[in-house]
Amino acid sequence: MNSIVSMLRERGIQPTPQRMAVAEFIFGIKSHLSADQVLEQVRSKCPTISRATVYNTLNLLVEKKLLKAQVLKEGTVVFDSNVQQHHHFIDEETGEIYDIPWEALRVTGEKSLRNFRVRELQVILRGKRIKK
Amino acid sequence: MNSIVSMLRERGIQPTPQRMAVAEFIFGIKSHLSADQVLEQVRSKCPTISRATVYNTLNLLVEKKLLKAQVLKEGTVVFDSNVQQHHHFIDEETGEIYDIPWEALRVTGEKSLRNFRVRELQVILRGKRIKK
DNA sequence: TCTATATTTAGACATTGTCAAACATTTTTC
DNA sequence: GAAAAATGTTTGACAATGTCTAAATATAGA
Ligand SMILES: [Mn+2]
Ligand SMILES: [Mn+2]
Ligand SMILES: [Zn+2]
Ligand SMILES: [Zn+2]
Repeated sequence: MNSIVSMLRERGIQPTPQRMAVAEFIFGIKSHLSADQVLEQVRSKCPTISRATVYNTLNLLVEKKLLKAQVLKEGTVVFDSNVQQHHHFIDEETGEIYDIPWEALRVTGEKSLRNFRVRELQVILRGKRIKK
Repeated sequence: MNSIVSMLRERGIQPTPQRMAVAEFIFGIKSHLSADQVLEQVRSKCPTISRATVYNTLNLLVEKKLLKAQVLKEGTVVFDSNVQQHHHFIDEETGEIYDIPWEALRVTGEKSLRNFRVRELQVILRGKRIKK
């Protein structure tokens, strides 16, 4: 029935009301939000939740590979519900972060970096998003 | 004579003692240091310099294109005296950041991102550096 | 129910970064 | 050249992000 409950249980996470509020919110959006932005939104559903619980829950979801923490903005980590490999474009005027599908770009040459074992990579692009 | 003095003057930066201490230090190293790491080192030459002045000076050097601020670590910007285009490898165990020459990798496909005007890009690789 | 374990919470703390006001220097006026 | 004004620089105080601890609550198992 509730797929988020089973998603959490499969990873051994007890679905408390606070964790459900955070998970339902973060898995229901596509954007890249900071912990405090998540707190602000979740408080409307669950007004008594504490800052520490939001940080704890987000970090737990990252540890269990249901979320990815991305270092894309100055000053704060953002949490990404897209855990597949992909790239990011950052609008330098607005700070908005856009997902770029993995297949849209091709990176070559990393196999010949003899001194580095590469576990993952991504391209970070910066510029201006063109108004449609 | 003093090449850092003229470097600053060429960009219209008054070479105050505090700015000289920061500039001489940051242009004398290659690594990717945070503002507070710079402060700690510069204090040995110039013990009374304030944290705000170090931040101001580093940000001024970024504005004048003598340094580049890079978002590579959680929690802090790092300052890069290598202002040429290049990529970065981050050792996930040590946190150490390594420069990857621009020519070592090739990225293709960004021209076909029709909704984005790309001003710059870099590849960020994570993994383990192999002990030589 | 009773007990052990797990979770939440508020607040203290550490670190990173910004800002308005104090201070210093340069330029203008007389 | 001295005084005043404008401009430039530095700084301590403050804000924002994130972690930690210990006490209170909630949950699960016997
Ligand atoms: Mn974290
Ligand atoms: Mn900055
Ligand atoms: Zn993403
Ligand atoms: Zn670099």
